[in-house]
Amino acid sequence: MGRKSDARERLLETAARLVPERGYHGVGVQELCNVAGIKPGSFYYLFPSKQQLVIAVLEKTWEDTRNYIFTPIQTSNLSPLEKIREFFMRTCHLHAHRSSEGKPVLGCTFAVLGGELATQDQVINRKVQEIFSLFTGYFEEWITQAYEDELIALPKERIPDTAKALLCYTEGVALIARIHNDAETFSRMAEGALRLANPKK
Amino acid sequence: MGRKSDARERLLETAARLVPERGYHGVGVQELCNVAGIKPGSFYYLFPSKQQLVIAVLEKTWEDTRNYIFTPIQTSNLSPLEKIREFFMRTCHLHAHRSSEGKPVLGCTFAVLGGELATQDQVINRKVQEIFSLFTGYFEEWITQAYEDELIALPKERIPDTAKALLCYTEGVALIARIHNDAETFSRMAEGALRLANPKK
Amino acid sequence: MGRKSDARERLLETAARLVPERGYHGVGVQELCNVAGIKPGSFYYLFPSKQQLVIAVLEKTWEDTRNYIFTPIQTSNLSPLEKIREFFMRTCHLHAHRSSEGKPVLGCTFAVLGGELATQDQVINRKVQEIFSLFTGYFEEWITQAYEDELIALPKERIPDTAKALLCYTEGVALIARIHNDAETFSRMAEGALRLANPKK
Amino acid sequence: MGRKSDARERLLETAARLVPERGYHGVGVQELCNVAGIKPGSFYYLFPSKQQLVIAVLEKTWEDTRNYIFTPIQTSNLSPLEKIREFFMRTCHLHAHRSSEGKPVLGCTFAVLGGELATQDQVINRKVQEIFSLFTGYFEEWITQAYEDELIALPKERIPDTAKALLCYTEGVALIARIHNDAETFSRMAEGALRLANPKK
DNA sequence: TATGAATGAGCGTTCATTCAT
DNA sequence: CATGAATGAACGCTCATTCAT
Repeated sequence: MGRKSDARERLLETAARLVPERGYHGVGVQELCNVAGIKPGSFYYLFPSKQQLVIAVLEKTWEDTRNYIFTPIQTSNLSPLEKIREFFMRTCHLHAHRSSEGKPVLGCTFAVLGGELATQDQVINRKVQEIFSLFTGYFEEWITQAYEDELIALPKERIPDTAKALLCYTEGVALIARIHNDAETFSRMAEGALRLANPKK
Repeated sequence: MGRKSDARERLLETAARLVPERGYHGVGVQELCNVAGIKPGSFYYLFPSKQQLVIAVLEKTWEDTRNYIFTPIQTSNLSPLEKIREFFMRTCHLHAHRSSEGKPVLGCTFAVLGGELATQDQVINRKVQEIFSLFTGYFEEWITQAYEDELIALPKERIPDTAKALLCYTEGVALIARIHNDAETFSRMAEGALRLANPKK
Repeated sequence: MGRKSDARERLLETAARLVPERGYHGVGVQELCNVAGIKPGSFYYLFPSKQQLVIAVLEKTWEDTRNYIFTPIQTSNLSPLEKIREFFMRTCHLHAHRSSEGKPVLGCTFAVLGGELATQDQVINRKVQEIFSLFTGYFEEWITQAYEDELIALPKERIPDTAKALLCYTEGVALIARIHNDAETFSRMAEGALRLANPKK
Repeated sequence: MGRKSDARERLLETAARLVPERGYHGVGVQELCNVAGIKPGSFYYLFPSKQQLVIAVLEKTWEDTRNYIFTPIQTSNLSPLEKIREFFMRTCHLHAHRSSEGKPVLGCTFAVLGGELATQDQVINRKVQEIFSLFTGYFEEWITQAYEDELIALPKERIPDTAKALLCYTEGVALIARIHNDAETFSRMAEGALRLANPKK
């Protein structure tokens, strides 16, 4: 039986750190190998291609997003609208923490890769769309709850578009935060997210 | 009064067409030269670097955006809130036209380049920030007008953040439109933009 | 008396299928392992090197050639000249069968590998020469018989060169059949083989 | 106006020397650059791909073959059958000359590349077929002349196949000469070529 | 003023092979 | 007995840029 090691994991973690920061074309396979401490020839034993490594990064990043942002919110007993605000606050917190360590604000990994590769890599693009639909799923759930609790003034049929608007706003905020390298953008923009749901009074 | 060669212009137009579609790293200098029909050696006679060509693309694109979107809205006699909706409608129209010709939906050139190069090229990043502040200027003007016309329920001091929220939303919508290659996103999301301004009743 | 694993045989069969089709450099060790369903580490347990696997392919292919072409001809009671024609006909039949299944015409495995590696791998080259001398042995036997039966107008001392000429012709026909992907070349060229032996009348 | 140099020619000459000797996969782009004394990045300025360089090698090699072998024979006043023999003698001479300098016997460049890439590169394969049809053209012309001069006992309709048989024999002889690294093969096999044409008496 | 020719560094990927287990 | 894991060198090719003319 062959040797065992955490090389694959190290490579994935390295990619999950460097790719969201610099984008797909901004990080080379060689650099990933150097940083992860694996030899260049080993990359393609561990992953079939750079594309597939990035797919794995997207999946891992989604797992983290779910675990550190969505699941805690889901299992809390916050009101639906408070959940939306909490989503922004948690995102802000994570970025502020990174930022305080001198690291640049990443914004949203999915948006960064989706935007960069929209016209160039359909496999990655589809994966990003898939993850965005998971975001929208949570948003729609919260808005539906708010609708049922009569917290918002919205016709029922507008709920899906409102969830999508929330996704757009979220990704826009993340993008602007990235470009301005300013983690506080998330907290300053949280209020706008609530207004998108058109709360009563 | 000799005729000026149009090589520089052809190159700029080519870049303004290809770079927003495929991003900074997605288009090479050589390809730009081939498509524009100029010789590779001439590139660096016309522009000091790829970076500076892209700066010129950003400036040209901003000119176009101002001429085809902002100025017509400014000189119209629409109400402030209608101006916001009109901004989305005009953007939608432009993208839908391109899309009907089989071209991919670009989203916002500034966001695409800003997001891709945020951590890699401070010159381009600063130019994008500069242009975004021009966007915000228009938005703030409209919202201020709406505030003065008592169309919106917003404390005066929230106007700047609301303008910024509008920018975030705008860029988020453009990004999602790009990723889903769906020009209609703009019109479907227009309503949300208005809600961000918290209109009365 | 434990069961022997058939991994070695599967690998050999896979190589005997892929290498003649695509040549030595056209098939990689990894692909051979994938197709044969063995693990890459096992390759070098089963064979000391890619070179030696190919040597085994050459030997196996020679066995097949002897069994399916030479031996049936030897044990037939055809006249010597008919044996030469039969050699082309059998070769044609084998290639036509493969071709009818949509597979490319291989020509002669020995010539393919000998030609490709003549200046690069002396071990394989020598093996090919060795097998060619077995071909020549059969040819010389048939021509000698024809000489003794007074079927051909050839001085006795020209027999070895004529046998070699037959080998050259055979390999040339196979090569052209491969390049033109045309199995019928063998049958159309059979007549020429006879003329090489200079039959009487 | 840019600098001028013979880099392209040097690269082509280097390739025309190394590729026939070691085959397509046997020579790398880097090595070609090193030997030709050009920098690795320049290769793709001079040729669009390795494949196209080899196409140029094939064309150049054909030019040489025509100039040093076919044209002198054509313009001689040898009899048709003597032309066939002369073809082998000239080929033998060229190879023997190379061989006497310690260089390996190449055989036929077209056959080497055609055989190696028959199933892998249709562009190169087609070029080889094209050149082979030029060979056949000369052969057919000679045989037709011999037929008209009543030098050979051959029905008229067998001329095309006989020309093709001559091509097969030629390429087979070249291949065996390569594999045995023996230039004399050409002269020893010349007689066989004549017999393929079935000369009278 | 304009450009044909060239460049070194780096791209993502594949190679035949090794070795601890 | 057999293999999962790994490797360094090389693969064909593209990059943004330079410079003599």
